[in-house]
Amino acid sequence: MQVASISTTYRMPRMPPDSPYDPMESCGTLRSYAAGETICSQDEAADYWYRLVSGAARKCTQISDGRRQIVDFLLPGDLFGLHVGAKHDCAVESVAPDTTLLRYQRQQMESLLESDPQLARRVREIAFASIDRMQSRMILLGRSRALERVCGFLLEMAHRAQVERDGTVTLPMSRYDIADYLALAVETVSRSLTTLRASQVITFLDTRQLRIVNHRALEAHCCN
Amino acid sequence: MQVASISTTYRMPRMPPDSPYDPMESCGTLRSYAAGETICSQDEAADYWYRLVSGAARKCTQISDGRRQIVDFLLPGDLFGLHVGAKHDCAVESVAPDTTLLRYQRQQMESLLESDPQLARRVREIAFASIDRMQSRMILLGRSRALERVCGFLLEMAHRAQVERDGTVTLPMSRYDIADYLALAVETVSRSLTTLRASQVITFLDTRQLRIVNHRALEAHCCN
DNA sequence: CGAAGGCTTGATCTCGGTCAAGGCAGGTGG
DNA sequence: CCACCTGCCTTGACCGAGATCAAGCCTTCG
Repeated sequence: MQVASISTTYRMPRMPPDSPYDPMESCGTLRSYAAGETICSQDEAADYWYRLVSGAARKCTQISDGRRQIVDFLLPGDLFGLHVGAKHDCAVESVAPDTTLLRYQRQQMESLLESDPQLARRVREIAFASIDRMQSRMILLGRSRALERVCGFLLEMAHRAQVERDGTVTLPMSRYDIADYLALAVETVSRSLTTLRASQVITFLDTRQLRIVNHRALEAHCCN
Repeated sequence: MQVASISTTYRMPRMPPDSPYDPMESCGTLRSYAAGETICSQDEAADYWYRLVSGAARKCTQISDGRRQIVDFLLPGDLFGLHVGAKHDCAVESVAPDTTLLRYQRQQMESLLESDPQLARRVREIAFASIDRMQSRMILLGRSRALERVCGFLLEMAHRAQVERDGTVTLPMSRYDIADYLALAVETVSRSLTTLRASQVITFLDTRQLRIVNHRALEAHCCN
C-alpha cells in the first residue's frame, strides 16, 4: 500500500508479507473515472485521502501565464490527498481511461492514526519517502539538458510502474503531460525520444509502449 | 519550532502559545560551525536529526558532471535529518559564519514519537508542510524564465526569513549558491537582480541586503 | 466522411549558458 | 603599512539548446 497527497505522492514502504492486517483497508469507498476527468480541483476542500487503484492520474497546477505544471504522476498504489491545510493547491485529473480510486474520510484517518502508533509510523515513513522522491524530482528538474530529464523520467517510470517481464514500459500519459512534467516543450520531448530511439537506447512497440534496450546508456545520460 | 530532513526541510506549524511543553527541547546537543563547514556529508549514516538555531546552511548534492544542485536552504528554526533510509543523500554545509545547530539522537526521537501520538502528529504535519514547500519549489524550478525564478526566490526568502521592520531582506548565501538553488548560471542570477534593481522593483543596501520596493511587481513576475 | 487530438519533424528565433574581463572587499604576508 | 591574492560579484560578447511557429501524419470518434 502507498500514500500520497494532493500536494504529493507518498509511497508506502512495502508491507511485511504476512502483516497482521491493514486498518485502512476497511474504510474506503471506490469510484472510477474516465480519461481526463477531474478527481479534485485546485481549491477544493481537502476532506479526503485518496488511493489510486488502477489507471493513472496527474497532479497539476495552472500557472497564470497559461502554462501548466504537472507536479506528480499518480500510479496504482499511490495514495494522495494528505495535506496540512484545509485546501488543495493542485488539481488531480485522471490520465488513463478506467482509472479507479479509493476515497477515505480524512477525519476518520486522522483519528485512526491518533490511536494506532504503528499505522502512524507507517504514514510518517510514507511522508519521508515521498520527500525523497520529490527531492529526486527536483534534482531532475534542476538538470540543464533536456535529454537528461527525459532519461531520468524514463528510468523513474520504469522503476515505478513495475515493468513487464519482457521489460516493456507503458507510459499512460501523453507527450504533452510528459512535457509539462519535465518543464519542456512537447516538441523537445518528442525529439529527445526520437534521439534515444535512433541511438538504440530504447525501442517503441507503439507510441505509449517502449522497451529499454540499453539501460546502462540511460543511466549514463542522467548520470547521478 | 520547525523540522526538516537531510533530504528536506520541515517547517513546524507554529506551537500554540501556551503549549504544555516540548518533549524534544530537552534532548539536543548544541554545536556551532564556521562558514563553509560540512555538517554532514553525502553518504553518511543518518543517525541524527538536526535543528538549525542560527545562521544558515545549504543542503546539496554533487552531480557527476561537476555541477551542484542545492536542494534547500536551511534557516533558523528549520529541522532536518529526518530520513527514511539509513543514509543521507545530500550533504549539508553551513553558509553563514557562526551557524549553530542542535543535534538529536534519531533512535531516541523515534521511540519518543512511538509513545507520544501528539508529538507524532506534529512531526507528521511538519512532513506534510515540508512537502508543500518542496512542491512550490518544484513549480518554481519548472518556470521557464530566469527572471521568474529569481523573483520567486526573493519572495520565498522574504517570507521565510522574517523580514526586518523596515522591509530589509538579508541573503545569507552567495550568488553562486542562489544560482545552484535555482539551476541557473551565476551570471544570469546577477543579471536578473540587476534588471530588478534597474526597474525599481528592489534596491540594494549592499550585495547581500535588499529591500523590496515593489512587492506587487515581484509577485506579478512569478505570477502564481 | 470530416474533425479533433496526439505525435513527429523542420525552420527560425531567443533566452540563457559560456567565455572573458574587470571591479571590489577582505585576508595574509612581507 | 602596503602588495598581493583570493573569492565574490557584475558586465559584455558570443553561441547553442530549446522554445516557438508551422506543417503534416496518424488514430479515434462522432
